[in-house]
Amino acid sequence: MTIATLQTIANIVKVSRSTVSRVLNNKWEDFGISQATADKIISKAKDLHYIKNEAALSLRVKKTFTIGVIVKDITDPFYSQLVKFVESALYTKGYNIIICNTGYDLDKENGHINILLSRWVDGIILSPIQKSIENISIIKDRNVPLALFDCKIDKFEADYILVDNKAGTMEAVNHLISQGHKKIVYIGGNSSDLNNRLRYAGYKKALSKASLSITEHYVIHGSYTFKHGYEAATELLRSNDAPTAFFAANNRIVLGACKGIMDCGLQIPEDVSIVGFDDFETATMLPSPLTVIRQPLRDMALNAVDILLSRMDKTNNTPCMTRMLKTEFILRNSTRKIN
Amino acid sequence: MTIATLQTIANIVKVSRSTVSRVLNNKWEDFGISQATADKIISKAKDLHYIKNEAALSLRVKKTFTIGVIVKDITDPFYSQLVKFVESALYTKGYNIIICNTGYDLDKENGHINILLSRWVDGIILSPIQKSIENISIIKDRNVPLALFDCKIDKFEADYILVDNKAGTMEAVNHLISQGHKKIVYIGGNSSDLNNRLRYAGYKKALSKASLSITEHYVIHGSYTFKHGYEAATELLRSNDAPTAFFAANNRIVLGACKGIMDCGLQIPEDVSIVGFDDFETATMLPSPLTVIRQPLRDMALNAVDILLSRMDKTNNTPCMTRMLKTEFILRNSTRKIN
DNA sequence: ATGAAAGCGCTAACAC
DNA sequence: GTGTTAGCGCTTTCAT
Repeated sequence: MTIATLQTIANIVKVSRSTVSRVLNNKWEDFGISQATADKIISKAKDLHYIKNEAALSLRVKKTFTIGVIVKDITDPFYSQLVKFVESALYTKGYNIIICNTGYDLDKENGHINILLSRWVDGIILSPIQKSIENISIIKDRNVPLALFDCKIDKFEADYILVDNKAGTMEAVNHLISQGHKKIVYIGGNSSDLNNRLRYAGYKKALSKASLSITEHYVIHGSYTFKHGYEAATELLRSNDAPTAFFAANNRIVLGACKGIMDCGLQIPEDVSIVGFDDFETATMLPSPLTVIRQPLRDMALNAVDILLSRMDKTNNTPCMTRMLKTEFILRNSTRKIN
Repeated sequence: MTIATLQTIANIVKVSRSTVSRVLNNKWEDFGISQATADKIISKAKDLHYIKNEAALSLRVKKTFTIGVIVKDITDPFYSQLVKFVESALYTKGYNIIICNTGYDLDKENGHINILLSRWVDGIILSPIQKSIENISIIKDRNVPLALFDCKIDKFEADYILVDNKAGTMEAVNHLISQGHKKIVYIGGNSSDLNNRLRYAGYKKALSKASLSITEHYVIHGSYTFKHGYEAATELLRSNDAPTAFFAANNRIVLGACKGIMDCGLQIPEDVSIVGFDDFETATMLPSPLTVIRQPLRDMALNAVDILLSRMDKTNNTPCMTRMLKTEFILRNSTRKIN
């Protein structure tokens, strides 16, 4: 079976390519093409299983209806949910997404940026690992709409979608404080990571507002991993100055910490309280469902799509903006009042 | 900044498009193009941040270096891991993936198939919800390489990548039996789902081999959801003929069942044993790490990529084949010997 | 050692 | 009411 093009149909129906194109794009009324011709064309197109060649279209109209999405780890529920929302929002607008997984590899991130540009994507949603503008400004140079996600890059003006990490963390820690906790641990990600720094700032602020001092060994930066959460929790709980509560800076850390707590023979929330950053399915499924700070993933996705779509209108010259979204405090059952 | 094409560079260096193309594709030695010209072209291309237009290339060479991947739910760890492996394998081969999430919506699945075809993807990896060949045979008609995943479609000859559901389940149930369990529950997915039927067949076979009879109310088909697992477990455990062990047919069911067991005030594995189908990160993070049947996701992904790549060679006429991969029994700590 | 020309499939400006 | 033509950016055959 050979693949049908406009020309194939044109030849059979004995009209020109243009006529076929007009009919198949539902523009035939505007051009006053006769019902009869239109019908013939439409039915032939069906017979031949005609499907438009989008590559040819792209070349012609300089638009690919494709958005590139670069994430750090698609298996992280944070990103997979995000991708789901982005995909779904774009699908309704007629766009597809090319997904790029960097696995926290800078070279791969840069490779992907180049590939996406060579594919002339209509926009890029990027959750970058790189901190410098060096490799990223090429996107701007090419005038490709860009939504930066979950991460601020120094001195790089762009449209950002962020979450109020500091306020969110404060809310979490305030909650623990209000329950009488004073020995509250901060288990964080990489100490150079901006999100981590902001979350830590929220932690500090909450403590200081409550006139609690920062205990140095209660602050453990490290990495956003299960392992780090586990080790931090077990070490502290086995020390001779065990805390009563934990704040864990992301979804993996919190799981590790929970496991660590249980492995120390302690129960949540009876013996130890914990609040995590990020909401995710498993959080609800643990023996004691976790109280968490939820990032508004759906909103973040819709905002990113929205920005991209509006920037595609080249007459749109509104300055870049940062959209800072509020987190949500989800009270479940992993904390307890103490005295 | 206006975007550079081959012509732009050709004009500046005062050579033809062809020469530029040859140089930029590293074919200039084959054509004996002078070092000097080549150098000039290469350096100009850099200056102008030239990036090849893949849409034009696709149109010309009838190849898009794009693979479409259609999954049911990208937030399911099963699929997100799969996508990760597929993406990574294809990245090294110079391919990108367009990800399509159907959300178990048949119309969306068909929509996506059409879109992928119109984009002339070089191959499709599909985990279909549809059971009939009606909408899917169009892929074959167009000669687009197809790898079907996790699912067999009646009377549709294609390259399948499957897992030995029956043997895997048998292994799980055998393990429970060997520990002395006789009251073993099967919590399954949709009863019309083929995978579910095969897993159930494995369950039956294991029991009958051990000369245990099937207890009707110990078999609960339903859906692959947390809710179903939870409800099935709690109902049975509160009945007056409570089981001692569970087999849960996928990752979500098993989490639901675990939660149900705990909410009944019982402990895993002390009071109740459980084995699940699917391995996933959270399985290791539960209070008692779950013993599971792991699907070889990486292998499945590599096989899918492999099939696609080999089918792209149009001279390859080897008949379609089904690759049935073995599952792996992962012993952790969610079962216990009883007497 | 390099160029000219054709053509991939499509749309749109212009023609009649 | 419909056709002609040009051109998007690229590769490739055939010339020279």
